[in-house]
Amino acid sequence: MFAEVIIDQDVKAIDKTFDYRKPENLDLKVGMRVFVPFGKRIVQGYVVELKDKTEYDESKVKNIISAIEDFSAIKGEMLEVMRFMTKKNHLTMASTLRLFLPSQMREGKVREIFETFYSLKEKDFIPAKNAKKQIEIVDFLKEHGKTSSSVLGEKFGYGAVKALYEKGILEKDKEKIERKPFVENLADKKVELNLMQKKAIAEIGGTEVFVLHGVTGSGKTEVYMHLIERELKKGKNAILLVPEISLTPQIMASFKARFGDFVALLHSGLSAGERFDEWKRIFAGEARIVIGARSAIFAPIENLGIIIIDEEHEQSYVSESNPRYYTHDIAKFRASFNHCPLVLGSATPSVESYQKAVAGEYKLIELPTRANGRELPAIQIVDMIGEIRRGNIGIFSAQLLADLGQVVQNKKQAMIFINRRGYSSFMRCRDCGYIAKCSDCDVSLVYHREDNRLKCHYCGKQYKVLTRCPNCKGENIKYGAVGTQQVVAKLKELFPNVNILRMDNDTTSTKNAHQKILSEFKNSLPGILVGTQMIAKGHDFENVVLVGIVDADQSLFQADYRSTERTFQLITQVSGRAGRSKDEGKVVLQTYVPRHYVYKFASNYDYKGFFRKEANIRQTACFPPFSRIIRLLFSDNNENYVREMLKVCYTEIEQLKSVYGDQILYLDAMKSPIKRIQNKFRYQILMRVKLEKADEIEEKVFEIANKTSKNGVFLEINPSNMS
DNA sequence: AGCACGCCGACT
DNA sequence: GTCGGCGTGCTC
Repeated sequence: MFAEVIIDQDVKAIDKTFDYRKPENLDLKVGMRVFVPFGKRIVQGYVVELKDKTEYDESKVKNIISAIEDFSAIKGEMLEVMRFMTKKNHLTMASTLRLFLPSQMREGKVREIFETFYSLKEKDFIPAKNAKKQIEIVDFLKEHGKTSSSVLGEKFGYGAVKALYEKGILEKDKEKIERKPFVENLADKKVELNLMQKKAIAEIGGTEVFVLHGVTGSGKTEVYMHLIERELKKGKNAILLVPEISLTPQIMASFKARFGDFVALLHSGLSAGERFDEWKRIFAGEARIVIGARSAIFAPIENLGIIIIDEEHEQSYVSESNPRYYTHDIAKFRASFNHCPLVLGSATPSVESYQKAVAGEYKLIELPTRANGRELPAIQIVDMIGEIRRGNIGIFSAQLLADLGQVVQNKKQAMIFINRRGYSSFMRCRDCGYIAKCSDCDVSLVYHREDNRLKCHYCGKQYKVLTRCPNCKGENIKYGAVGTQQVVAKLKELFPNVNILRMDNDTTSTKNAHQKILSEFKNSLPGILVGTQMIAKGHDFENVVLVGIVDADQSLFQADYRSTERTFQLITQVSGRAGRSKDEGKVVLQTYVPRHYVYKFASNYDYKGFFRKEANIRQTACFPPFSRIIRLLFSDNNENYVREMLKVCYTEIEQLKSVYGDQILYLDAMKSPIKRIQNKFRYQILMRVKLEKADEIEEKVFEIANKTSKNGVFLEINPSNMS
């Protein structure tokens, strides 16, 4: 008997199977991890196939040394997922398989923890009358049965416990205990479903993909719970994915309250040991609902009845570092493998997903009303150009200042949202609001300090820095973003007696900083919380009656075709922070381009209107989801070598034009926006292709890249963060 | 990845 | 004459 083994090393050169002979006495199964001799070394590998014959020279076939575990760590379904991913995302098999196992398992330093338990051996024993503690212990054990040493010790003192054990009254044994992540205990609140929710639940089923479009507060979570409960009753299991940031203690607690130990949680807050224990509970079938961030899609759970991706539009579902993958793809694959539905839930679905719903590929389900019947807070758009004309060149508009004053007076709370992404900034005319854009691409140009130029991140075209506005001829052209520090300083000046807190990457670097800031804010009346994206999600403070968005345009003029979509999502999300309680909330949105369509639709909470407009623009300009962007990134320490790779590759890709003609909408080679990272020079080839032959072209491009340069090339699809 | 083989430069 | 530089190739 022979076995095909994948060597557990993430290298392209050995990204294939190797045949080994199965020792007679070894009970080998597909999916098992094994030790094998490889060259002069012994390495770990994964058995992916058993067979009677080998094509390889039999005299050279070596024996498997041993199995690492006596079970298949990689289950059959996950082997299929691996095959799917390596094909779709051009990943090595080893790097893909590694995603499926908790890291400690691979590092081999799995430590199981044991605890000592005591139980009563001599039931009739009556301790000496003066040994009060011993009597208490015996009584306690009679009532509660087996109890851990730590509990008894804490309660009655370790001395008494030890004395009883030495007298032979108590029996000692060790039990393996599982590290369970701490979750607050919460009483389960069953909510009566409204008609729309009931309808949604009834419609979801079969093997389709559903886009669940529910406005903020429409009760999506309750729908998820019902869907999952229904599957559990059928004996099936479920995966619920949420973005890491919204994996809040509240969400975890409410699922635990409803489903108890059936729930396994996988999130970044877990220690390695906790993660491993949760993984084992899932693997063994003890946990039947997996709730976790992106990587939880790889949980070893079988017999899935439903997969749900909450906040499906979130960028965090795209893995941007190696191995690169798109969570939706894998979820879709697993759903179809299990013949179960996939639900993509969001208040602001991605244009890509919603387009598929419109096209009939996915099924659309809507929850158009809020579960509590309350109105969404009004969004007031403030024209900052008008402010400048009126002589106000500060960060805050007169309107926002007046509203802030009101909040302070009423001892309420406000949140100020600073829209800051990345370090790039665009050039804007402070007089008329003109933004420098690329003449070819219709995306904003990015200012590059190092060579004092404006660049388009899509086509690489460069422009001289503007000194005079081409639109109004004004000379008041500025670049740069407003920072949180700046805003906090200004607010402290304006409201010296108000507690003003700041939450951003700088202030939340220590472990519990997050929680500290939030709980301090909770107790500050009046209080103002200033922050970045971080404050946009999940935190419900009932005293927040005002949300200020200082510079909404920041995300709008990113050099990214998705920037408008992201701005819409952000405004909707941030607005949800205001008016969570009985008090009516309000949102003040400051912008230099008040007439931009995104603000019109966002302030009316008109997702559909926005989608139609946005989809139309993308279709006209041939951007995804109506085309596919392929990016090849080359990087190496040697700049000449990179340029050479790029040139060879480009020349060959250019030949594709003769085959695919107008299927290729755009093709060019250039320096990467950030041309050197960690001393590696970065160049890129960008292309945009029609969807029709996109798969085919992508495959060809990948082949070319692979052939011309063994390493140092990355292929990315529809990149959103082009650095 | 690791490890060997192999073919050219400056040292005991 | 040898030690060692890292280019190339192979691992069932």
